[in-house]
Amino acid sequence: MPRQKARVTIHEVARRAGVSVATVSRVFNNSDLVTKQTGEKIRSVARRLNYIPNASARSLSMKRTETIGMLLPDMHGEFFSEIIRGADAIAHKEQYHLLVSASHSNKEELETAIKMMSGRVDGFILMSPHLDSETLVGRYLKSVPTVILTSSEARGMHDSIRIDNVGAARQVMRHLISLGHRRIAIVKGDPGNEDAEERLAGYHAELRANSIDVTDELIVCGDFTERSGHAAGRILLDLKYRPTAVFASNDEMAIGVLRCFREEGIKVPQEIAVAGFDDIQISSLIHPSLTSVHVDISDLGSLAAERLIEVLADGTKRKTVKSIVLPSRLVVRNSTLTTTHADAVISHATSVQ
Amino acid sequence: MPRQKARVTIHEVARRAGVSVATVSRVFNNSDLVTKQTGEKIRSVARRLNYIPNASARSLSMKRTETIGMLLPDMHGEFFSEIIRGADAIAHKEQYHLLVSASHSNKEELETAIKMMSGRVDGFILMSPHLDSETLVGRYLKSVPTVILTSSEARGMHDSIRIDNVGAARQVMRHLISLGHRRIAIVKGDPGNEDAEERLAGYHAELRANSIDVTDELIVCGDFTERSGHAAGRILLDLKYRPTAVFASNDEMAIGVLRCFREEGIKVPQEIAVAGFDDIQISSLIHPSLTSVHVDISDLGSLAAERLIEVLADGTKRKTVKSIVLPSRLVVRNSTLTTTHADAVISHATSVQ
DNA sequence: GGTTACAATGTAACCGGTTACATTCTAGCA
DNA sequence: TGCTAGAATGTAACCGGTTACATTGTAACC
Repeated sequence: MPRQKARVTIHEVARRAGVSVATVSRVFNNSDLVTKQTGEKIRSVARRLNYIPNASARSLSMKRTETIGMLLPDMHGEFFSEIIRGADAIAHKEQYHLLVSASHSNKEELETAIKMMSGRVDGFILMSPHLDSETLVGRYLKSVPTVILTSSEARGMHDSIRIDNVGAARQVMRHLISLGHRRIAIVKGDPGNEDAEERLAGYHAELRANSIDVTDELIVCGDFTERSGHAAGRILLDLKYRPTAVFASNDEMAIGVLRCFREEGIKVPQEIAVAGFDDIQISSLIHPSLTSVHVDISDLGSLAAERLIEVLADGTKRKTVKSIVLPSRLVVRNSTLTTTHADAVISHATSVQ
Repeated sequence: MPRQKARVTIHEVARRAGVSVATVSRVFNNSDLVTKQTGEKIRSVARRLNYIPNASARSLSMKRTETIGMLLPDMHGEFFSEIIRGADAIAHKEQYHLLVSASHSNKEELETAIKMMSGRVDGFILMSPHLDSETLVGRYLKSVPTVILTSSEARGMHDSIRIDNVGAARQVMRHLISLGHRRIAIVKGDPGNEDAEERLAGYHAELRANSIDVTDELIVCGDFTERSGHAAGRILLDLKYRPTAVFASNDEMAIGVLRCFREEGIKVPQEIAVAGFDDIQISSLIHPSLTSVHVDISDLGSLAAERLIEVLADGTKRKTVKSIVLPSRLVVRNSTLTTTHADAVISHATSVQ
């Protein structure tokens, strides 16, 4: 019975090549203190033995793992995969790895995930509403480079990459109002989610700025899934006075709303206009194409990775917390404006503080 | 200037608690050889110091990383995120981590990625057409538990999770032929990609079975992106004798074809029917909804993770290579059949060998 | 009381690398 | 030829855990 073949170590290579482990190590770290000849010899032996250095041992003695821990609240849909893609691209370029973990819906799970990653990663990219600074993990994070994505209670303590939710939401509303809409519904996201809160705040702010009263029945709750958008659409259609426009806090929900309206034979945008947020790929392909706020989601990931690696490289634990606000722009399509053929794009002011 | 706070180690905890490191280690590994009282004491000290065990050290001495390496050819689109989601769910459940790496388009990059993960993971989930068994990495992989996704030259040497591409493609073709189509085009994927090859083989086989001649001009090449599908659509429309149906080897390309046809005012399915493969989420939402082969993509990831963890748990290096074939089913929608209102589903035989 | 058995804890080797420092070798020069 | 600087290589400590084995403590039994 063949048993686990012991992995070949640096000692084995050194022995076979007739040198010390230090020299082998030097060769594999491209040190220039090794004779060309010795180097060749060692490389050839290593190749013959299929030697590949052990990363755990390396991490341990170097106190660097060259790995970034990435914690996401979920993994469904394009939004998250784009974030991962963006981060992976940068990580790859900078010779870092990505340790990904999703599916931690609650605080305890998040903390377990962070604990399990401790010592396995050099820093974190963290996207989660649940993040309390006074838990063990919260305190732990203070001593580890961390970049927060979008928003969270913990913003302010760490670097962060965010979207100007309020500004962009106001822009959507301004667009709808400019089309003559006054009875505008919003499908908001789960309470506790700051992106959701901020988009709702933008909704309120723009209505107020235009002296339009807020009507409670026009505010319905979703949870960022297509299904919840569909349900929200149902609720809105059942109202005595239907809205003439719906602003869904993300595209998935907007697509749910559209599906509901299509099932019920409601014409979009003639009877009710619909707008979303995120501009995921599908949004430009569906019929009617969806007006949305375009955010380059993969940038969210790549900027986070870039910033994190920057902090990691610069060992001097600087205390300056940097918050990068992602550019976004309103993309007007057929779900709000039937006449436009080519997509109209309205840029939105962007900034980096 | 505050310098890097040295992470607190097991020795520190032991010292402060007045015990040896062995005892502390035992507490954190839930050994039952420690007095309840001592255990309490140690836990309290550890909590006070924010002690979290170092995973690299742990991996090194235990020779287990509790991490799965996942190598994907790309990261664009829903397909890959679903795979990751499926794998993450299982990994999480079984207390494993997921080290993800994409963006290795060529063989060299793939090898670098694998090398970099060596010692960092207990096993691999690998999806890549480029995989030669005679390179250093190829030989290396033989000694590390590995599960291959979908297909690859290396299939046969390792466990694998695959889709019955040939069977499912034949089913699509059978469906189109049963609708009376005889002039059926295929948009195939890149040569070298086995999924692409197999779907093409299914196309050929079913035509042959129905005594329909193969026409070269009806076979156009794409690369699994929406853009390439659009281009393929263009080419097909420019033919002197247009096809009456198009089978795109994946949904992204099918969506590209649809977009092209819409731009050109071609009615689908009246003038040309279109079918895809994968049944990604968008496919049921677009207009017209897309006939496709439904595969539960996240299962691809979760089955791979399950199988890998199973192999890892069972140390006895068994030589039985297991190949799991994923169930799939044809979902008929409006892009081929205008009359169906409710989705028709035709199940496809499934098997596990 | 003196063994004995077993439970609780400690000691130190080991996992596989990196690297400061020590040692050896070589060439250049007086 | 002898001396010296610097290049090439070796030695061994260290990274932070785990764990086999040694040691100590305690209760039970004769």
